[in-house]
Amino acid sequence: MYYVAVVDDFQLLAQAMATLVDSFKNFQVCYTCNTGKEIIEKLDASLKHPDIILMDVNMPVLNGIQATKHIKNRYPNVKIIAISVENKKNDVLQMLEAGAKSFLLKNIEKSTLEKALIQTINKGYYHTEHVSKILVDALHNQEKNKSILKEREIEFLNHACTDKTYKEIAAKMFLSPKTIDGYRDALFNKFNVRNRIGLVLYAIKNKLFTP
Amino acid sequence: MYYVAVVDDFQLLAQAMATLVDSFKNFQVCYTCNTGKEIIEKLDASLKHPDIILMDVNMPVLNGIQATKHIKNRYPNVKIIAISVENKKNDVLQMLEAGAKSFLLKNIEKSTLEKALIQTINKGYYHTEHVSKILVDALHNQEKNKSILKEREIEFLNHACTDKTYKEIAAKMFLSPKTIDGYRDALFNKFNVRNRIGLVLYAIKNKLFTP
DNA sequence: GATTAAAAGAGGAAAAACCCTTTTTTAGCT
DNA sequence: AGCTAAAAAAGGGTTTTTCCTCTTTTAATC
Repeated sequence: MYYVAVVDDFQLLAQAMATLVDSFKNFQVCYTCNTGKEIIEKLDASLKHPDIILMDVNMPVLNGIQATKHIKNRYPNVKIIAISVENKKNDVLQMLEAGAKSFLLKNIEKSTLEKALIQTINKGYYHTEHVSKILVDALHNQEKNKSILKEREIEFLNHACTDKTYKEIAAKMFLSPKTIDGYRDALFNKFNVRNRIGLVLYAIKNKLFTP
Repeated sequence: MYYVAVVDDFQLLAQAMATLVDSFKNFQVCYTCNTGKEIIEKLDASLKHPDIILMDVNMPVLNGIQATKHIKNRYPNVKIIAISVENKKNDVLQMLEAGAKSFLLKNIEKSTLEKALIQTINKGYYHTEHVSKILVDALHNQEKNKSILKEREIEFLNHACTDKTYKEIAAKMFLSPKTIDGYRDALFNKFNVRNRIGLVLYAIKNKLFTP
């Protein structure tokens, strides 16, 4: 019997997933949490750990990426399956880099979830075609170091994909407009675009931002 | 006892909602579907219809908006509660215009869902503050008649959705940059946006341009 | 041919965006 | 404490965008 923990801020979904996992042969849910902070506290508090954690990527307080890094660092044997609503390229890459073994989209079917659990136990990973494609793309662009953006760059990018002026973005991010200039130039460089329209279109095309 | 149908492409969530609804006094789920097409087929096939349909907005095959229009047309007595992950202004408006009685965000709590069901039966609608605000805004902008674009405006819009400068667009369209200024201002006005980023995002959201 | 509405274009000014280089601040490390 | 790299900020100049108002051109109509 393998033990599974479910971490998702969307309570209804966390419970639904837990029920589903319990219905699988050889798998049982030991607990569910609603934030990254919570799962870390749970792990720290007990000696027995789950074999697999089903971890949502987008959560308040401590998100899936940060939580995964932390857990992988302290409990390397616990396998983590990342779950996300949106298939944003950056989320996938960051999550896998943080140490997640598998990446699932949230609108999975029952059988897919079971397959992912079994294969994560046996082979150590489970990837859908879509995730594989992202990985290949990322490798291809590796030398340009385009793929992985820093926390603050992502934050800026999301602001840039609105009608805000740079001055307004600076205020939102509590930074000087001159610093924003820097972020913009860095992304122009990484994405090889020449103005903000190009930036926005690149972000949308590469699923870094969803309108 | 009121009967409820749940329509959501995300099977797990559909089931979870169904379980939740079944736990409410006076409410019972008659069936769940995974696409708009499916619910319509179900309705057409039987003589007894649910009192309320919990309808996801974003679904493949036939989305919530299209399905709602269709159902409202053929079965005007069936009340529809729209459910969406994102609170996009356009989704809200289109869904309500299509005939949905209520609009909920997906990360609702148990009690909110029950309240929405009860109030939809009794008062005929249920709106959160957020949705009300969107409605008021929309009414305010109604007279501006944004809808119909001219040939040349569409052509300009497509150029505007690239990284070209206005000067370059002018050259492509064999017009003076000053004329381009005019097209831009006209669209800013029609779409009620304040800069080119807003224009591009509006175009993409409203499927006037596909990246 | 005169009338009229729409399309095209002009002038000018202020704001925002872009593009360099250079300096200061912050944070991690031995 | 001192070193170092990254992040933040500044300086300063050019270009582009935005926002007015106003004029000319075009094309269709009576």
